[in-house]
Parts: sequence; C-alpha cells; structure tokens
Amino acid sequence: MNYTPASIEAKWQNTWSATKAYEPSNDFTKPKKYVLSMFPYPSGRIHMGHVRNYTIGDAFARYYRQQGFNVLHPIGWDSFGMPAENAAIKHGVHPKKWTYENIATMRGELAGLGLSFSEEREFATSNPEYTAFEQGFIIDMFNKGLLYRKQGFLNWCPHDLTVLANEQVVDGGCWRCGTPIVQKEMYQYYLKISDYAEELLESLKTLEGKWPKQVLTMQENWIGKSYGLEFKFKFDDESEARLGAVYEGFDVFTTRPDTIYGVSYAALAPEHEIVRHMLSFGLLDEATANAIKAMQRVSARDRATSPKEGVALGINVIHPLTGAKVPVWVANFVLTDYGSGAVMAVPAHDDRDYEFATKYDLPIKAVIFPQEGELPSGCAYTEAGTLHESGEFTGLDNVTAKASIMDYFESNKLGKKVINFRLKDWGISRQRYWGAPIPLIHCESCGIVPEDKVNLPVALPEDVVINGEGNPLEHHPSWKHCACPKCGKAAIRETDTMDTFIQSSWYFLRYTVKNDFKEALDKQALDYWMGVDHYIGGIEHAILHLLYARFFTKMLRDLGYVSSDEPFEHLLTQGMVLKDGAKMSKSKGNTVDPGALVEKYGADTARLFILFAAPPTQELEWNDSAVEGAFRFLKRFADRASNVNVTETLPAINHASLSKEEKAARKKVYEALKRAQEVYGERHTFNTMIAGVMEAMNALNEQNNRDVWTEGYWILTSVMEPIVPHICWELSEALFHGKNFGVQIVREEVFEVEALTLGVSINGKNRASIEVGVSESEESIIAIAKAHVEKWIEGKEIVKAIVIPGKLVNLVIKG
RNA sequence: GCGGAUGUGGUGAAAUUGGUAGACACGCCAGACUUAGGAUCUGGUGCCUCACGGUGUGAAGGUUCAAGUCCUUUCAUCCGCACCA
Repeated sequence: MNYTPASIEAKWQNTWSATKAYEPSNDFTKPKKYVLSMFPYPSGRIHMGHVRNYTIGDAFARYYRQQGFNVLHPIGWDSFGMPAENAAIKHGVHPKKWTYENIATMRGELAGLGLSFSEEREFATSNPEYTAFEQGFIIDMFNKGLLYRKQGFLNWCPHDLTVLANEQVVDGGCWRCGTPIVQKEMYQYYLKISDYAEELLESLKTLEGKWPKQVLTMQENWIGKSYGLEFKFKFDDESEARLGAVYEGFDVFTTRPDTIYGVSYAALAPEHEIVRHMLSFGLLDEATANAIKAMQRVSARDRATSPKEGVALGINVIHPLTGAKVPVWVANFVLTDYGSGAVMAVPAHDDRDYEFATKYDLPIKAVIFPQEGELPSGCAYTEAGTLHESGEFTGLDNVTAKASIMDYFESNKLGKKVINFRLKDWGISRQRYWGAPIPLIHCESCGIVPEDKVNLPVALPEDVVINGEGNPLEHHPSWKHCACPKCGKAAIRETDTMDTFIQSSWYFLRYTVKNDFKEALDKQALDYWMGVDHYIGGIEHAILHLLYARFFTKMLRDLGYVSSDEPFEHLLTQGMVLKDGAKMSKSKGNTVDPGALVEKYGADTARLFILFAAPPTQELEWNDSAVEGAFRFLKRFADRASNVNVTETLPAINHASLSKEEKAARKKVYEALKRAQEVYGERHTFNTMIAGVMEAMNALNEQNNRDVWTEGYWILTSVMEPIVPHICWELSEALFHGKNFGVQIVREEVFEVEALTLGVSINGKNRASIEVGVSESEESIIAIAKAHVEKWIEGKEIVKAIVIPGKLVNLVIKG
C-alpha cells in the first residue's frame, strides 16, 4: 500500500464524525471507562504539550473501546482567564470574541489529530449555562457558610489602581508601568477548604498506587498537618501598659514545645494585630515604623526568598515556665496566615530563628544535646537529643519531653495541644472582567444577599472598557446597580469575578451529561460515569488544580449533588515538551507548530513520535529527525502490508512446523501484544510498546511465510490502532474488513523454548555466553560455563559458582 | 527559602523483582540499487586501543558473589509555591 497520510486521515476523520463513532452510549448497564485529558485554555493555537496530552488520552480511550468498554472521552474549553483580558488591553479585541475565535481554531487543530472525542459534550466554561450552574453551586456554598468574606492582602499597583496577579508583578513592579507594587488589604471571598483539610489529607490514602507517589507527597506537604502546642505569651506589666491595656498578650503555635526553655525572643508577623495597633497609635519611633511598613509592602513570595529581617518593638512578654522576660520582635519570616501569625523563637534549635538571632545578636541558648558527640557549631541543632537546663524536664529525651511539656501546659491551663494545617482558605475573588461573576448582592439593609437562583446566570455585560486600569465591572455605568432580592431596595452587585480554578474544579462532572441537559448535573449519570478512570495532565497541576477539584467534589457531595468522594481514580502526570533543553515558548522562539507537522507528515506520525520519544511522565526533548524516523516506520508499515492475505479470521498456524525465523517472528509479535496489555494496564510506557512493535516488524521481515505475516498484521494493527488510528483503520479495512479490532488472545505456545542463553561472568564481570537445554542440571551448567571461560580461570581457584536460572552463571575466583 | 522530581553513548531512550548495560529509534560511517527520492535496501557504530585487553550509567564513598537499580554524602538541571492556567 502506498502511504498517503493526507487522504487517509481526512477519510477516516470524516467517517468517525459522520457515524458518531465516539459518542458514548447511554446504556448504563455496560462496563464503562471515563478517560479525560485536562481541558485546554484557548490561548490561540495548540502546542506540543497539547498534542502529547490528548494523544495519551486518546490512546487509552481507543484501547478501552477495543476491549469492549463504553468510553466517555470528552473535550471542552477552560475559557475564562487573564490572557483574554490582556489581548483586549493590547489589541483592543473583546475578550469574548478573542476567546471564541481561538476555540474555533483550536477545535480544528485538535480534530486534525484524529482524537476520538465526543462532539456532543463539548462546552466552554464561559458559556452562560455553565456560569449559571456554577453560580448556583456558589450560592449553595454561601448559604452553607462555606463561602465567606474577609480582608486579605493583594498586589496593588498605585499607578494603574488595579490588583495584579503574581505573574503580573515583574521585579517587584507593575508589568505595565513599572510602578513598585504594594500589598493592599481588601475584602475578598474565600472558600473554606480548611474545613476539608483533614479529609483531603486522609483520603489521599485511597489514591495510593493509583496516583503518582510524588503527587500524593506534594499534596500531603501542601496540606501540611502538624501537631503542636498553642499557648499565650503574656506581656509584662510595663509592656501591657504601653499598649494601653488593650492586649494581655498573644498566642503562639509551636511544633517544638520540647525546646521551650531555649526561647530567647518572640516574633510577630509584620501584619500582626498588635503590630498594627502600635503603628496606628504611634507607639513606635519613626525608623521602626518605617521598617515595618517596608516589610509589609513585600509580597509573601518575595519574603520567602529575601534575607531574614526584623525590628524590636521594645516590649516584652513573660516566659510561661521560667518567668523570664522575652523581647518581642517583628520578623519578615513569620507568616501572617499560618498559626496565629506569631512564634516563639529558639535560635539554638531552629534554622530560621538561628539566622535571625545571629544577625541581630540575640542570645542563643542550647537546651537539646545530641545523645552522642558534640553540639554542632555555627548552625542550629534540629535533631533529636536530651533536654538540658529545662527545669523539671531536664534529662528527658526530646520526644518524651514534647509530650510531657504539652501535658504540663494543659493541666496548668497555660496552653493546649492543637493540630495546625498549612493549607489556607481558597481566595476566589478576582477584580477582573473575563470571569464568572460572584452572584452576591450588597444591600444596605440586608447585608450580603445571594442572587435569586431563577435570575441566574448573573451574566457579564458586553459593553465594557478594558484598559488595564481598575476593575471593568466596577466601572461599568449600570451593571452593578440592582434590586435587593430580599427587600427590593436599590442594591449593588458584587463586582468581583471568580478564580478560573473554580471552573476547572467541576467540568469533569458536567461531561457526564449531554449539553442539552437542563440541570447542572444528573445523579444517575454521575453514579455511572464517575470517577474519571484515567485523568491525564501536566505535572505542573500536581497541587492546585488537583487539590481544588478534589475539594469541590467533596463540597458538592455534601451539598447532595454527587456521590463520589474522589473525582480521579487514576492520574497520569505527563512531562513537559522541551526543545534545546528548554520549555517551548514563544518568547524563547523554540516552538514547533503541531499544525505544520501534521501537514508535512500527517497526524499519525505526530502521534507516533510523541509517544515513542519518551515515556509519558518524563520530559520530552523535541527532535526533528526522529520525527522523520517515525514517518519512515509508518511508510514501511503500509508497504509491508502487501505480504498479508486478505481475511476475516486469524489464520491457524502449526507452530512446531515453522522455521527458526518464522518462530522468532511470531514470538516477537506476541511479545509486542503482551507488552501492550501491560502498558495500558499499569506501566503506561508507550515508548517500549512501540519499540516492541518495531522489533516485531523487523522479525517479520526476516521470514516470508504469508500466514505469519497475516497473523502479525492482524495483531499489530489492532495493537497500534490507539496510537496511529488512521493508518490502522485503513489497513484493517483493506486486509481484514475491520474484523481484527478487539480483544487479542496471547498464544503461549510461541514462547516455548528448547534452549536458554546464559551469560557467564567472572567476579560479576561478563565474559562469555553459553547455550544450555531448559532442563540442564546446575552442575552441568557450571561445567559448560567453565569450559567457555578457560583462559580466565586457568591457575585460579574457583571459590563459588552461582547459577541464576535462565539468566547467568557467576564464577567467583581468587588469586 | 520550602516542597517534589530528574541525571545512562554524538541524540531520544531500554534494562518490570539487585543478575549478560545501551533493546528500539535518531544521527554517523561503509556498501548496494536507481526512473536521483521526504528515497529504499544491506552491514557497522559506547569510549580508549592496531590488537590483547581496559573502561563505562552526574561525582565521591559504601553494602553485595553481583549495583543504573540498595545506603551515605555531594553537584547540576527542571517543576510547584496559593491571583498563570
């Protein structure tokens, strides 16, 4: 067969679409698989990362269809977000127009890859129906107390009077005008993910073995559960008086109560309530106040990488056990939103405290000493040890001491054991236009009131000015003015829109129904299709998206919409596509356009290369000439089909009567089949599976038995169909009338062997290779081995001979 | 800074359980064929060495009859860090 990808691919793509070949069945009694690649943001054109993502997903979907499953394999568009607004600022194009034009382009590009998506379930998250359903959920969450409003800090550009995303801050300045940004405190909405911290952590256990280990570890660390002691540092009388007797003291949290006798100072976050009090009542000298204000202006992210810095407040607290005076400092490494925003500092046993104490010449008192050896000098000692100079706890090992000290605090009402999570509530407010409006209304009499559900969606106005200054919804002349749904008085709509992570937190649930379904979700369809059997996406989503999606699923479960506890059964995180060692990006000018590739070689070549070049979890280095190699393989694959008989059944072959080459060819074919079954099942290393198919092709080439060729193609076109569907459908139609797609049976007879090849090594170094019968005794194997390595063992004593059945013989010699 | 990964020929990689390192490709070299092609086919190809042989999985140690694989230390690169999606 002459290989003409352009015509073959167009033919089959049209056939699949016309026959609705990839729409899932609504027969919920069939066994199902839900295969999902993370949906794309419609940024303009598809890139190689997309090709990789969707090719992997498509391979799973097609494989499971051959195995007889009812497969849901949908696609959609994560279509709200900042780039659309940036395009509006830069080119004056409306975000909606820009977005939907991009979707049209990218839909065409994806179609050209021959991906077996359901066409009837495609949607964009910026569609008004989707927004309406989502706002319905948000109202439920608000009514249940899961959505609340509080003040938080945001990057603020004082020149453009707008909030900036972290990525819009370049070297501490606004990306548009360069004005140094400040941290501004504003009211925002938060989802109470902290209520679910324990469950999100706990149910990670149910994902073990199904999600990559490193993702589970990252999520575990992100949630960051820690056990410790919370206690109050009380001010001394003088300090309390200085603060106007407003505060008795402040709470601190520590995971190391065993080090409490080593406390040499206490440190507050720059935003701590007491610090603010001192600033607003003028209780600090100008230099100190300015230093604190400077710290406040730095974003949390920058503080993490900047040197430790702080100032003394000139007030003291009392050590709860020793009664000693402890100075209070403000320090830039104390996080406002973790624990109580205040810490006890033990420089001798904490790295950050040590660095700070060294810089400001604060006392360093060691109270834990190693069991053996000396305390290290020049750094903190953070390992286990024995307590010194720790009152009645002196001499205890620090693990016991930790428990005893916490018990002491509890029984003397000085403090309590607490569990703390690093996980913060999810701030969902964005002061932007191109997002789903938060469906709440501010009424002077009724407070914050949700919009009436019959009025959903709260849709975006089309006539807006987007110039990068302020919030376009806020500035719109009429949009925000409305009537209070409760009392009917004039009221103001919330002008914040939602984080786009909200849309991607439930899109996989919506796919379980067709687009014309009038409710947000259908319990019956969810119960059948959920969870997603294989979820495929970039490793960069390991924490945020996956955590938010898990959280949202659990909230919707508790609101009665969903039965699942976890959305994604199996997760496959793909590596990035690189060129010249760097991530492909427009700014680096190292992109490869998938469209051009498909035009030149066809979609099958692009798909084959991308799965062959590296295992899916690894980074993939782009190589133009290797693409050429993939294309040549497909040409050969099409060409050798002339050796195959046209048939509708697998030929019967008498294995025993075959030549050595014919047997070898069959063996390679069935090895490739076995490999494929493992790859889809658990290993996911498509590259080795393709290598197996190439080996089988090479072996088939070494013989000319038409039955062996026919059997080989019957199996190989089936095995390769998920990877290179167009050429396989073409070959299958021509040779087997499409009858060979389905479950393939492995014939074990082809793996039977009469002789084994063993390596012979001396002291672990490979020296020779021998052939022995399958039932050869160990003694005679050793004898044969010795005969083959005489020159190595001559005059040497053989101390030991180790036979590893079927693998090798190792002779240990001396002298 | 914190958390997570990766490192094997000229290149992408393979080695499922500690058991013959480099399968399968790309590239390169040599040859064949020709209607000169996006060719195709045959053979070779880790490195050093004419060879015998030596050596080799980021680096340095260690465990073992045997280490790419296990342990310790270390270097480099990449991903995420809560308003990028």
